[in-house]
Amino acid sequence: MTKEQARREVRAALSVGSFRVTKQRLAIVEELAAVERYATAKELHQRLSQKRSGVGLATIYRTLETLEAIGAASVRTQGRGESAYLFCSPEHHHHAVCTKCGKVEDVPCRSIGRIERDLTQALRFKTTQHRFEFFGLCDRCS
Amino acid sequence: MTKEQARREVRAALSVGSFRVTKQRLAIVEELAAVERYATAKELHQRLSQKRSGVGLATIYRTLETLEAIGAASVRTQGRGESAYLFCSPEHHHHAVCTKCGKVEDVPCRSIGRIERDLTQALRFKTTQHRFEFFGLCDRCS
DNA sequence: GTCTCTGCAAAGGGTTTGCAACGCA
DNA sequence: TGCGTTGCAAACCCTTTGCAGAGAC
Repeated sequence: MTKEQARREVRAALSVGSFRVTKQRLAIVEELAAVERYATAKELHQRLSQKRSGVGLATIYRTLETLEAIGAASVRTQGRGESAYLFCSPEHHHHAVCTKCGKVEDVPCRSIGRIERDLTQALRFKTTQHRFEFFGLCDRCS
Repeated sequence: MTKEQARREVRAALSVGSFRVTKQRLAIVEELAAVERYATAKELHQRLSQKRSGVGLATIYRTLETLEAIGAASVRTQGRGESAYLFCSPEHHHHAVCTKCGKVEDVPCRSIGRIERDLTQALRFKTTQHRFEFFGLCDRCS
């Protein structure tokens, strides 16, 4: 996704709520979209500080929270209680994480029917949601 | 799993490394195995404090870390940066989490062949590991 | 003009660490 | 007896919050 696309997508998503489009939010979104992998608030803060855009750390946290709320970002926790955020589409999908370079690709959700049938029959468990994560090597790293 | 089984399983796992079997560790493991869902360190600390076994919070954190290392516990993060731990077998499997009572059941891993093939072909991504989580209603809650 | 957002610094809270005493093996 | 473990409290560090000024609409 280009920066332009990211910007447009977030503009659209923000305007659904009563959110405002500020230059700080756009800078954060562009940076998050550019890394193509999970990034921490601190990391984004450092990257943005190196450029002209000096966005406060608190603003980054608040923006990431907002992005998550509107479905434009996904969160995970990595060692030492740090949260890492990934820019991604609000559509239902899963992630393929490269264990070498950290790049994350979206995986559309298809055909998990059989697994769900197994679940219902074996455990009598009715699934309403699921989440898959794949780890391995991306095209470039393999 | 009974407390006896949990105790035996952990004894075996600990003795693989140069770990010692202490009454605190056994108390923590029994408690963790008994809850059958994700529990935080603080929660375990409170539960153990109500019984005779007053185990220090730091010890609980250290033990949970050890259990995770030997594959006897799985970790997840829940709101506000808190870690929650689940007692589970070191075999490769997935989890079905009841969204009502929180109970977690193990799901043996079968037949994800097709999804992996899709991944390899569409994204040129070679999976080496995966992790599935299912959310829904368990037998009792549905 | 109004109402949200930002930045700073301080507060908050879960987790880790240092160290002396303890207790498995 | 030796060395890993425990408990306590302090230290850590990521994250959140309060508030006054700035800025989007």
